[in-house]
Amino acid sequence: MSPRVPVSRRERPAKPALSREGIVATAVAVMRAEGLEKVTMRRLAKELDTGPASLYVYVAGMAELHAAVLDELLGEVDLDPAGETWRDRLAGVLASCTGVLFQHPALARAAISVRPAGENYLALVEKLLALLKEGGADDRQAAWGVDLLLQLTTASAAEHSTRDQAGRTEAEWSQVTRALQTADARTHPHIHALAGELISGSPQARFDWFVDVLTAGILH
Amino acid sequence: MSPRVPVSRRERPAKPALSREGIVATAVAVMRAEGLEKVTMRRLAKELDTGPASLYVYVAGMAELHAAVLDELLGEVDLDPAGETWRDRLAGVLASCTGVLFQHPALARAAISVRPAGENYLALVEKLLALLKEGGADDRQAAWGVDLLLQLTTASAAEHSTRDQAGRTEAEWSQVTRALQTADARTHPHIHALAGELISGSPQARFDWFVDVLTAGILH
DNA sequence: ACCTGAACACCGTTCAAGT
DNA sequence: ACCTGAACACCGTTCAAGT
Repeated sequence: MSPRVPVSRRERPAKPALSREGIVATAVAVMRAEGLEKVTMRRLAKELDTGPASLYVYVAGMAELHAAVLDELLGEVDLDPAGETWRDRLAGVLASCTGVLFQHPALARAAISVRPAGENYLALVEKLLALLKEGGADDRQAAWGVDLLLQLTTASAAEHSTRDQAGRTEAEWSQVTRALQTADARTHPHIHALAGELISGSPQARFDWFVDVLTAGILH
Repeated sequence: MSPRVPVSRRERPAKPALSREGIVATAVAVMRAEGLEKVTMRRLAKELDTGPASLYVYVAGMAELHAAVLDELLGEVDLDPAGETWRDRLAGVLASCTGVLFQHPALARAAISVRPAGENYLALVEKLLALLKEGGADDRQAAWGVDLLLQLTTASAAEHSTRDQAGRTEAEWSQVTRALQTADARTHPHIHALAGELISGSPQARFDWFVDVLTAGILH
């Protein structure tokens, strides 16, 4: 009545064996297609034709999976951009970094509390250290400077995350700008006076300025 | 059979009328007691003795509620710390800011993509603008500098968010440090050479250094 | 020994139906 | 007109029970 499925039946769909790599690859694919918020254990399990519990054999949990996805994406960062000076090349690497993260802002938000430990992350750190060293930074300036630069890069990408995707977030944004622009001149004189500059500049322009400020500051 | 509840019955529990303020206050209380992750619409509704749908009459959604809670907490920031120079006082304000955010790291993470628009946030921005102006910054340096400083403050607090609370996150952290410490000297010479500095310093020490770098950089 | 179905304990948000 | 019960469409993680 319920005969065993013949081997030939099992051969065709060729359900691939589960593996950490396969799970991460599926996660990346789903993220590219529908965004990080669709990358859930249950969705991944469905995609891989199994139950959510099975995934826990290969990944420790959601946080570790996010870290793995992030490291995968860092592979897209251009570590050798054109540029005469070390400063130009540093700016180029970071710009490439924001380019990747701006495309997946939800991942940038996750990246703030989850440092990846993969190959691509290490390669990025190595490159940034080399560039700061080339610029004359001492050991501490280089090491802590990389931390500072990456923290700011991630934060900048994450900040504009909700901006783009959600619909009414534009209204929410103009709520802040309106608060700044309509600030009382008596109680908030500086906000009133600098309202223009407070909302000026594209995200990219601001980020470029940030990087300039940081490189100048890191080397005293 | 089902007679109306007499007035005397209704008087004692004195179920307070719903209001935006009451909801935010309850949210703050629950966060202080059990952390932001327990601040859910359903939990708040239970706390206020109603259904979750009722909350949507007063708040637009979870994001807006987070922003309101954050603004409430920013009221605890010390805007007039002791300090001889504007630089000391700026460092003091930001230290007070991280103090508040480090106590509620989950909120710091939320704060990255949700700018509040409340009174306390405006007061903080006003103060930071005033201090940078006092230090001789021009309009753009002051305005964008405040953005930079707040972005870094939030990111720093958020970064160490998972560190403290979760149990096994310490293991996760040492996973990154191990990756840095055991990096191959041939493929990652700079990481290998600077391994010590890459993991040196307390979060507080690093943050202080960050603020120094930023203030120096903002003023060229 | 390895894998996983089903359950546990939740979510945010919406909307039809009540008062 | 105002409010909300119940439903919709999901979550991450665990563990007992199967193969």
